[in-house]
Amino acid sequence: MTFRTYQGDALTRLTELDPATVDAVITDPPYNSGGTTAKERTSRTAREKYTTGGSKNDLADFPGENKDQRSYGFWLTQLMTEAYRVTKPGGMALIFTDWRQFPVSSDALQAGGWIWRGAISWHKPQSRPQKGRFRQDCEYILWGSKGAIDGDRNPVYLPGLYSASQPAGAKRQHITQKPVEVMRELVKIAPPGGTVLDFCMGSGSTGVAALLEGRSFLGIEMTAHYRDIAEQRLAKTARQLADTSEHQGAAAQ
Amino acid sequence: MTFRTYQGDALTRLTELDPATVDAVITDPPYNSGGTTAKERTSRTAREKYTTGGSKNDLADFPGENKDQRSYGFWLTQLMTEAYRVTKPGGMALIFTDWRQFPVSSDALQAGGWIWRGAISWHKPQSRPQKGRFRQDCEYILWGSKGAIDGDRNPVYLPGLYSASQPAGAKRQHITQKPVEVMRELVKIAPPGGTVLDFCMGSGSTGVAALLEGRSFLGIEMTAHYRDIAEQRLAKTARQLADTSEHQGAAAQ
DNA sequence: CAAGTATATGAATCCCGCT
DNA sequence: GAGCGGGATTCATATACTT
Repeated sequence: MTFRTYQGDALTRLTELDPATVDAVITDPPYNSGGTTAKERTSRTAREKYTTGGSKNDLADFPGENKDQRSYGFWLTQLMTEAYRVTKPGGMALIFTDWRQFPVSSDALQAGGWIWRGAISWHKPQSRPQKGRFRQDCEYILWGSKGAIDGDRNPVYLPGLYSASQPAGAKRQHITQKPVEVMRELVKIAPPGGTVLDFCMGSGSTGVAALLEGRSFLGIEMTAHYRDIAEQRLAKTARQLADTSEHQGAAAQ
Repeated sequence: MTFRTYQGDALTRLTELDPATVDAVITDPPYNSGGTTAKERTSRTAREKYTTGGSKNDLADFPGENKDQRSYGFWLTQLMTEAYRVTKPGGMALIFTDWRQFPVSSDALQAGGWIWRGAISWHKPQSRPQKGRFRQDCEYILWGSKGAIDGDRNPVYLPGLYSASQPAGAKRQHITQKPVEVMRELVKIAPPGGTVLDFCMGSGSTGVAALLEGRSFLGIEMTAHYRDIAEQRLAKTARQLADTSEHQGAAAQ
């Protein structure tokens, strides 16, 4: 399985890709959420919004957390429209979102041409409790298809709920990093040997999961910092897979 | 703890209630989902949509499953507006929805004057797997408040994910009946001794849960059939609670 | 090495004081 | 009076560390 990553603006890089070459688009855009006022949402950086006061980690910030909800919908629609173009007929799209952006994300998915098929819940057991309230302990993954789904092309049966904590400590490279064990399940929506695209790659968990599950990967990331981290993680994963298959080959002889 | 049920149109009955008397509105409106086209959704009855072809159950149909999405949002907004009026400041609203109606339900909640606060996932473990797809095994509960929340008034810490199967067999009295164990957790968002309102009562699971958790209940149901069932379930629950407390009183002497 | 203990933190939210 | 920003709050969980 192969991988390739690009650094740059997601929309620009997407327009350079060939049409109908991707089996599944799986992406986790900046949510532009958090905060009670528009000012709080749009003027603070991701780190200021999403990292607890007093926490000691030293993770790099990420850009793109400056949009109000209308603008977020507009931006995501453009991306999903281009993503639709580069996807094969019958291909899939998965978009991470929190509860606030669930409605606008469903709009963007459908405005981009996709048929909205459902929502997946990702449960985070380690979330913050709050007095007199329900926890915000789920994020959501909206999914859709480019036209009809041929169940026989990729006859998997996937759950609609996953429970896993964010990577912590030294394993954590990004503020909003997704657990690889969840991503490994999600990438199975692309057929084995197929290609997965993530145009908001971050530290590359989607790509690592794709390689581990025998899918190829295309990644786009705006910041050079995270693109470098993703390249390293992907290269390391590819090396480990090559070693394993060599050993298996040797053992089989 | 007391209960009272009304039979009739939800909006009409709501307008007859006194303002600022309810602590939490918890309701499960007919989703008007199911089917990929408007025609499929609005031309079949609830029974035809939500029970498997040829299944032998004998549950009564329910009305209200004839609206397209725009009309559903309009209808729900009117109800949530009236519900807002009858709720105390700082009171809560919980609306069940499926993934399709999640966006329009969030609109109706906010259009009714409520501050949208989050989404709760209800996971149904025994949902149907589908080839080449993710399961649709979660429903959602959108929740909001009438103005600011005073955590000290009801200092509970509630989870944002529940897992439970729909009642089955003889215990099932309504096509879309909710499990009482889930409802018992949800009603805790009203303070002990407070009042819970359900204007789409169905067979009364919300009310049963409210009584079991020491909250009073107001229920509105359109069909006389289900209102009767709810009355019987509520009366039985109240009797059981009275028996238990008598025994406890006798044992204490 | 297993079991028990200590510590850090979360895609958050709100209060309160200041401008 | 509205807007802004700093800092406290809360506990289940993962991890590190100790016994």
